[in-house]
Amino acid sequence: MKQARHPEPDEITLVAVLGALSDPIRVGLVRVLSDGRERGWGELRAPVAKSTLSHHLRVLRDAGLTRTRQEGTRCFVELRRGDLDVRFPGLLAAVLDAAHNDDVGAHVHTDG
Amino acid sequence: MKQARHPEPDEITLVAVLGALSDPIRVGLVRVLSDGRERGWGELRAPVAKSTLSHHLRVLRDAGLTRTRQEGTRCFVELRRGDLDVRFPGLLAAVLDAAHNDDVGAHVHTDG
DNA sequence: TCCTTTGTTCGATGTTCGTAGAACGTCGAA
DNA sequence: TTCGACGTTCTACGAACATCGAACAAAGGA
Repeated sequence: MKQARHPEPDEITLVAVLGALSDPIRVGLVRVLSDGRERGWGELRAPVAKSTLSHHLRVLRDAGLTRTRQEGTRCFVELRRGDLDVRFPGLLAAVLDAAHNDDVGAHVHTDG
Repeated sequence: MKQARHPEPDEITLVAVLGALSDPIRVGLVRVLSDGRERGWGELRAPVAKSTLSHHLRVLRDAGLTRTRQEGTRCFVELRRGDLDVRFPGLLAAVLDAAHNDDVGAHVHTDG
């Protein structure tokens, strides 16, 4: 569980962000995190295997959408809303709005 | 060159749109079309083979981002901005704005 | 009718992706 | 030190993707 790398704000690319958001599960994860609160990894529930969830969270992290913090043996994930809003104004809001209206990624939720 | 199918507005999905926009060439095509003017197929210039360009235009069409009209032996492509703005308000504007700032898909242009 | 133009489709190739299970590394607790 | 909990990484696999060149189909023009 070595420290994961996060892209700097100016390293975040539009294409990578849109690619990361082109999967229902990842959109669901972003939706869950969209209230700005940090979530524990184990708190996240998605209809995929643990390794697959880890993969999706990695894609989001690599694209610059989320930040993962490690505390002891467990991790906490949060949306990088501030960075994204500076980088791509209005994009996240539009995606979240659309995802809400269409109920995209509704099978992703949290225990907290 | 048979008539291509276009999804109805309510058949357009967020994930498909974001997936279609997760490629620099397709973002470039959308940017070229973003002034609302219709363009001739042969007018579009991208650094890929003809068949590959056809493929990308098909992805955009299938996702509901563009509409293709046929006139005799040639085709004309336009952005479905109205449909998209109704379906996903603010999304296209945010993407175009971000693409402009980062100069995404700049190697796609037009002869017209 | 034959040829040219225009864009699509096909076949092939190499890459990336989503998925899962198994093995692993790390940390805290017993 | 041994154990259990927590995520990551490895490995594998089928599906989807980006790409190209060649073959093709449709519509006009010579």
